[in-house]
Amino acid sequence: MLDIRLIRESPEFVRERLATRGTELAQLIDQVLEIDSERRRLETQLQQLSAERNRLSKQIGMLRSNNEPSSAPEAKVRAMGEEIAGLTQAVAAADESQRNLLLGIPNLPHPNATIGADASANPEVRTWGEKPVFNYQPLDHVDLGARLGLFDLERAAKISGSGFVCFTNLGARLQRGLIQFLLDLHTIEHGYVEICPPHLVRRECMVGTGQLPKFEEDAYGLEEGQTFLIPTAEVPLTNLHREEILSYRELPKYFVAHTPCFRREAGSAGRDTRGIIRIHQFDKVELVKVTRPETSYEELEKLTADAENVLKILGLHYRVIELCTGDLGFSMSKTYDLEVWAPGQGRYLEVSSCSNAEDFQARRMNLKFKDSDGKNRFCHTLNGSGTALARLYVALVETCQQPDGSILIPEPLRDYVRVKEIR
RNA sequence: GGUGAGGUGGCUGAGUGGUCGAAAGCGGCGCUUUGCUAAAGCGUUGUACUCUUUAUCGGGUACCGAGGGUUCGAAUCCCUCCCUCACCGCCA
Repeated sequence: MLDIRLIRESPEFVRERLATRGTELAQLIDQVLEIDSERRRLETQLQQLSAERNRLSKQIGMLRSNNEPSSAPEAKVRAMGEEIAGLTQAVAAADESQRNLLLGIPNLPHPNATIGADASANPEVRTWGEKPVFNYQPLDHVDLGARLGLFDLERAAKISGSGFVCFTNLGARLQRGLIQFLLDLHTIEHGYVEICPPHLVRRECMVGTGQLPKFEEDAYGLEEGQTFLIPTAEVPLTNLHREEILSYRELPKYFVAHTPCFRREAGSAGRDTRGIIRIHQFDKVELVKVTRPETSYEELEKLTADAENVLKILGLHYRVIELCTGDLGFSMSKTYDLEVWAPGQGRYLEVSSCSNAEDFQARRMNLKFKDSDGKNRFCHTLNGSGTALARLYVALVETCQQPDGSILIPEPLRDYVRVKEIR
């Protein structure tokens, strides 16, 4: 949520920055401003009336305790009642529509962000490693998986529908080993606190991180939309301290969690239909940071490096791209995507998205900290996949395949998978 | 799912219709005293919004789990919901 004061005081600035996202938002800003001034007009009026009523009520109390007649001020207050009730309602209505409008406005892109319309304008920041060379046509994960019995897509479809996977045997163990490896890496080496959060969250948490109210069709809702299956652990982790005032001494906070992620993929039917690249339920190890505003961009670089470290240790070639203004997610000011090379696909797969939401989410969830000068300020929140399992899995088996169709488990994973090869 | 108890400021905890944003204590902050520490005394100490202001200061409104109701007036009375605790039932 943007700060209404910023919009009020610098509407041009806000309009320009939002325009770089490429969607038409200027009109929304006009609407917010209109409601804001109306809201304040009503509120001022209400407050003046309330002050008058309080003054009279106090007088009535004093008159009564002195056994003096109080019917005159009582009549006055009674006469005010209806107007106050009406104004109270009007203010509440204006408040609500202002908030609803604000909840639908995306975050401002970082001032240094590359201006661009879509993903094709995303600049490459760096690459690591090189595409592995095969002297044969590498198999993709679907063929490898079928050959080695790593997962069963047909039976998953039978029990759950299309877009689900059922890992089997060593394929399941590889998945479990990867999870363990990732959690160990981020807790022991990178200093994150491990959290095992609920996978079902209240509606307001989804609003807090920005999935709602705009993108309800992407989420699995239960109990008439009051709770939701999490689309990412970003939701429970970032909301952990919602409606709290932390001490500046506690910041930054680092959280890591492994959870399944549930997504309807409403807008992407027909895309990535083969294999496990885009499915309705996948596992992910997620990193979340809550920081002071002064350090959040520094922390974003560190968080991205922590995610990159996963791919480095596993020896997977990847590139880091920065999302341009038109490709930036709703809640984010700046995002780096990590894309890992998948030889069987012949393309890069997004396995991590590392973002700084600045105070956008904190404002929605009322997450503050008390600074050293005693002032309450909104925290900055960051998150990044560390990493998405299904796609990491794809890149790993496709990269580590051998000519005979077996998979050589990378050295750092062997203690977790307990085999050297899957054949 | 059932029954009972309860949710008040950073914490403990008073307050059962009026002058209560809320006693008292603890904690925090400031000052004084003091060789240091400790202790004591005095003062101060919530959040949001809004008006005024360059800003501070200041004025006002709201907030005693949330929402609604009764009333001239609600922390206090009534209703609904949420949450916590205890016990019972069912179940991993």
